[in-house]
Amino acid sequence: MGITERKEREKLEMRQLIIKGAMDMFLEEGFDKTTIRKIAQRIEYSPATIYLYFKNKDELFYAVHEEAFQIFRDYLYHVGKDIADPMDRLHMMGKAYINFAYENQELYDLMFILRAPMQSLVECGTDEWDEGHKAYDLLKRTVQECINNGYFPYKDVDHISFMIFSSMHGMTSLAIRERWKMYPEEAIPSMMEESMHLVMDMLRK
Amino acid sequence: MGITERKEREKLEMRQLIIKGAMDMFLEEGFDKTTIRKIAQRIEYSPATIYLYFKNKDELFYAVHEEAFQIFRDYLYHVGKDIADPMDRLHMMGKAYINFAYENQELYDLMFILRAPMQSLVECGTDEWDEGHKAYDLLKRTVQECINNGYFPYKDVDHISFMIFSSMHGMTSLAIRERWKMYPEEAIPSMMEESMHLVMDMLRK
DNA sequence: TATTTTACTAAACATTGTTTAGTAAAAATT
DNA sequence: AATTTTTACTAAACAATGTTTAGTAAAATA
Repeated sequence: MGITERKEREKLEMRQLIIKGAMDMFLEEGFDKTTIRKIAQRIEYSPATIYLYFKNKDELFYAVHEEAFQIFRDYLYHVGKDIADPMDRLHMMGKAYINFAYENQELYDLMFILRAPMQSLVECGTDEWDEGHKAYDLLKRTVQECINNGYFPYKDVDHISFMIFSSMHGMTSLAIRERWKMYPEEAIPSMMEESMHLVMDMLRK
Repeated sequence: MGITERKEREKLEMRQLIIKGAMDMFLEEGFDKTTIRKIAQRIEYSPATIYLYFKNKDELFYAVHEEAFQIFRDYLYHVGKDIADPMDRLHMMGKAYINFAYENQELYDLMFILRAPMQSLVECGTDEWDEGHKAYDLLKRTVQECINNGYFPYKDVDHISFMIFSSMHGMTSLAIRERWKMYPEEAIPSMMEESMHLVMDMLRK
């Protein structure tokens, strides 16, 4: 039956249209100012229509958060894929991580700080955060390679990955939420980079 | 003139009453559910009264955030004050930091994650985050002592402090905002503690 | 052609933060 | 002591939000 197929396709396209509208508004104006009403207006539908495609705002923002992760992982993978030495790769990916977070603060916020997407997971009953797992696995695999190549005096891939992720996220999220007022704003990017070097240097034997 | 003095005192007491109401509500129900109306109801005044003592919600939350920092700094200072060796002190303070964040998630969120208090700083024209400076100085002084005692192979007190604060905040804020779904929830506290040990161990020669 | 289903919307609802206009009591002034 | 001014407060309104309800015109099916 061709009609049901077309309808299903249209349903997905409509979902995508809403997600794109939300994402654009998000990038232009940030989370607080991205309202259901304004998204609806931008795509020229009524606010109620959005609720035919998403259970609530959290679920819509979960979908946007998935898109953001796609971009993020592609970027990190692209940066690392041609670097043979795992330590060099880890280093470059760390640099890229900081860079991505600083240049795409709204996206990063949505991915790692805002409650909305995780709230949606809870509401759906699922507790599996697929995007988080995939990104973290990319880190863990690289760390494991470094361990295998004998770069670290430590062997526990989980503790090392946990620590690396934490320090990267700490730096960037403190910057995004404006908690680095102890340093002049211009100094923050270089402080983050130096701090990242410090972590990488400390990790080696 | 005794009347003006009494009035000034009453003004301060009223402010304190509002702050306490907000803090209690905050601790019981979290940020999202702490509304001006409910705070007003709790202290048995009208919502409009709150606006006679605070410019807006951000400013009220800045005041609550100051109280939180008071508690936080007292706790950290108390933990460290009797430990002579700066490295041991740093270690214990790290442990206390994680503990405080995990046991007082709403307060920690207000201090280091929520936009509201920093927003208030911006609106007031000031860009000096007094509470942040004081807490960070406590860390820096301890790090400086460690450097002086030759515990670290690194000398830059700012880079080291930046890195330590980042990794502690990274762990705790990812936990609070539910981004550690790669590990079972029961494992998070021990992962944070182990990760903190790792940082402390790495820092040493 | 008649009926059912689909895709959509206008309007309403309940909650927010915040402002405005007014009032009774307290303080100052005469 | 009487009058005026100031203070401390509030009821009610406003504007913006997420979300739901009741209804409608078009499309699909019978």
